[in-house]
Amino acid sequence: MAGNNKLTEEKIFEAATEEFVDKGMDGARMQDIATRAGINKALLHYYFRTKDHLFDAVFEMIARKIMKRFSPVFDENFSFEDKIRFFFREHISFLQENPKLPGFILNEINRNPARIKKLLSSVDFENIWNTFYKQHKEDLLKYNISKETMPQLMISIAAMSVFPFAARGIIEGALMKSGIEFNDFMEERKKFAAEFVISAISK
Amino acid sequence: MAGNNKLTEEKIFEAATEEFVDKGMDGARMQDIATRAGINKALLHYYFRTKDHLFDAVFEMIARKIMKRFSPVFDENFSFEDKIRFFFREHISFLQENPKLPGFILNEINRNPARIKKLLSSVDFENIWNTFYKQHKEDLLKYNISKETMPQLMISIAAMSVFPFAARGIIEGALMKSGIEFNDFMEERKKFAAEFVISAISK
DNA sequence: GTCTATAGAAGGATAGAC
DNA sequence: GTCTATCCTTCTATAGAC
Repeated sequence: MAGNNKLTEEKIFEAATEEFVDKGMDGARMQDIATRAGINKALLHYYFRTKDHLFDAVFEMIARKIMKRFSPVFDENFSFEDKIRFFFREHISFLQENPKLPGFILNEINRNPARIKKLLSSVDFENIWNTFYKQHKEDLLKYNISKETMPQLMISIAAMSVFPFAARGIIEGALMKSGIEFNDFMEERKKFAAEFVISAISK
Repeated sequence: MAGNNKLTEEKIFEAATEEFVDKGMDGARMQDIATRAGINKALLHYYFRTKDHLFDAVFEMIARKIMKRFSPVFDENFSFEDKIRFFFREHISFLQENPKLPGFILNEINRNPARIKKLLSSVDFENIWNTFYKQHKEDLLKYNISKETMPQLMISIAAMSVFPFAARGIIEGALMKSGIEFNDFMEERKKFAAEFVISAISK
């Protein structure tokens, strides 16, 4: 059947995505992917040849998905401050939908830098920063932010939203003792982080 | 020989620490640990019975080492602002000496929350925050920081120093395109992060 | 395209000599 | 305490029937 083909491949792909994100490349098992997909091991190899191929396909899809979702940040016609608010709202919302992604991505990059490097080489960070810098030159001047401190600022912003998810295992335990739910904490964080950063750069 | 005993066990332990931090629990190989230690596989099991035992011993040692190093932050007689400066200087220096620790710890906690939970249960975060809060009540009042926003603030501080190491694989690539070395970036960050946070809370 | 069966390699763990 | 040899399980990957 023509449609069936596509269906099976997709089922495998989705099952593999779950398994890899859950257990990482090293911990993932082909048998478990097959079980999740409701098929047998041999079919995995029929469609994707090796575990490595399957992993690469999954990782590339995830990377593309993230890029696509956040490209709007760089062409929205917001003020600098509103862009910061927009970013934290959107980014934390995205991570609330995909809470395991940070841990997965950070770990796989550390485990196998070579594999990831070719995926990342297509992303021109220098250009992103430059574009961003040019878009908000007046604002940044007002805030005393030089081109040299842009990396420090951008990485601080990323850290504020990504880190709680990456360190969720510790943070959830720490919050619990104060009677705070992780989800409530992250909901509150959308605003806290934005105002924190804006306040930090407003000398 | 009496002293030889201790020596071998230590060699194994150090080799295991390197291997686990490098490759994680799932990726680590008993054979590779034996090779690093310059002995054979059987001896690993003679001293530590199983891979799980060995991993637990290593992880516990690392956890203890970290706690020990940062307990001074909570009893030093600094002002709130100086404590922030002290923390970033000390914490980032520690991570410069142990750059792979963040990725390792975050990943293992995500992979196996149960295993880690008993180690963390001995750490009373609520108490740490309360102590910290009481120590600096006047400062915090001045800064309009309520007890409720303490978790947001503390986790932001941790994020600022830990995240760059956890995401080093991406950040190093991004910085390179701007001609910045990771080590220089982190050296600069000791001061940037401190002033960033202090500025953020000084409304 | 999908399945069962199995090859073949790798890895954790143990037995037993020294 | 330390080594060699080996067991046994797990896992990726393939062969071959349908």
